[in-house]
Amino acid sequence: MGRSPCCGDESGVKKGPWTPEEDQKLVKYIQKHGHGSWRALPKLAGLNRCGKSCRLRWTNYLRPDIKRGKFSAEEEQTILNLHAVLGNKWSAIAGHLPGRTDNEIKNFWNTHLKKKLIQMGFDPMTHQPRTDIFSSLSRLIALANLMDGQSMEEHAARLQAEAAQMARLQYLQYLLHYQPPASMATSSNNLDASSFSDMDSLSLLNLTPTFLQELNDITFSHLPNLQLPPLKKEQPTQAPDFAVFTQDENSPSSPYLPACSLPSPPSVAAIIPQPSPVDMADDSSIVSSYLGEASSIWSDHLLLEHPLFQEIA
DNA sequence: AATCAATCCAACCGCCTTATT
DNA sequence: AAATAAGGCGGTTGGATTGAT
Repeated sequence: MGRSPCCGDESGVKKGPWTPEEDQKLVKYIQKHGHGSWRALPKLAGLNRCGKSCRLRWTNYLRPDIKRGKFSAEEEQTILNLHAVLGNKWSAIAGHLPGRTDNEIKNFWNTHLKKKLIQMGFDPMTHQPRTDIFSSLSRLIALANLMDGQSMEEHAARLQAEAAQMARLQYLQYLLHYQPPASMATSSNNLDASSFSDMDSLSLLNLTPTFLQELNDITFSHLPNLQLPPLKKEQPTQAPDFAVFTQDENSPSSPYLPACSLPSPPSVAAIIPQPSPVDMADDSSIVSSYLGEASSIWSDHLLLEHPLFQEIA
């Protein structure tokens, strides 16, 4: 038994662009009564539309908290990086961009960012370097002037590995902070995939035993005496402060910018500072803040400015 | 100025998930 | 547990706008 279509075959229900009068009716009604049941709303508001159409018009266009206008460099950066982790989960991405709708982000992705990545030789879905001949050629041209004897394939592969690792680290930071594994709450010195509460999110990270081991090392070996008070569990209504994905004003607006003479980034473990005893006794967020610091340092390696970007963009 | 092509984006469609009975 | 209703999501479309010739 399939359910009946919401409004598809209802005769006489208006479709297509909304008129200012219809907008006014909808806004007035919702401001006064709230939307309540979307299905019932059109009749009550005196609109010859289906509920779904009203909901869409409200959430994507009429809602008062919608931010209009061009996407900022920071927003673009956030979308790029979240897409690398979440894929086409537009509503999830929109959750990190206050005032932006999933529809708007989706449109922006399809009309701008996707093309930009393709132009730079990256597959927009996997965020991996494209292997087809034409994109390889464009990447070859784009990178030709940047290589100081370094193999281009090595360079691209390393950048990709860094970007992927960054994204995972970033998301782990988020998970640790808001959906911490039970083993952390009990201070037992073992983190494994099964101890995380959000397995779906975790599976997105494609965690390898090596990476988990590394995480374990960071979390416990470096902080052997860390006592973890209960971590806060509530999900933030605002996007978590993703230190990795921020950038200064002068940074280019792509995380995949090739940079010449780039030193190899240090391993995660190597850039985790040794905590002072005071720090250790202090704060339950120490683990995630260390991860954040690691992320920030790493991001410096990825977000280097280069004139090439201007040409590609 | 006219025509065509490319781009943008609001809106729709169909499917999936969740809530309710 | 199953059926149904409603909301939500992602993919796609098509009309409007802009740019190129």
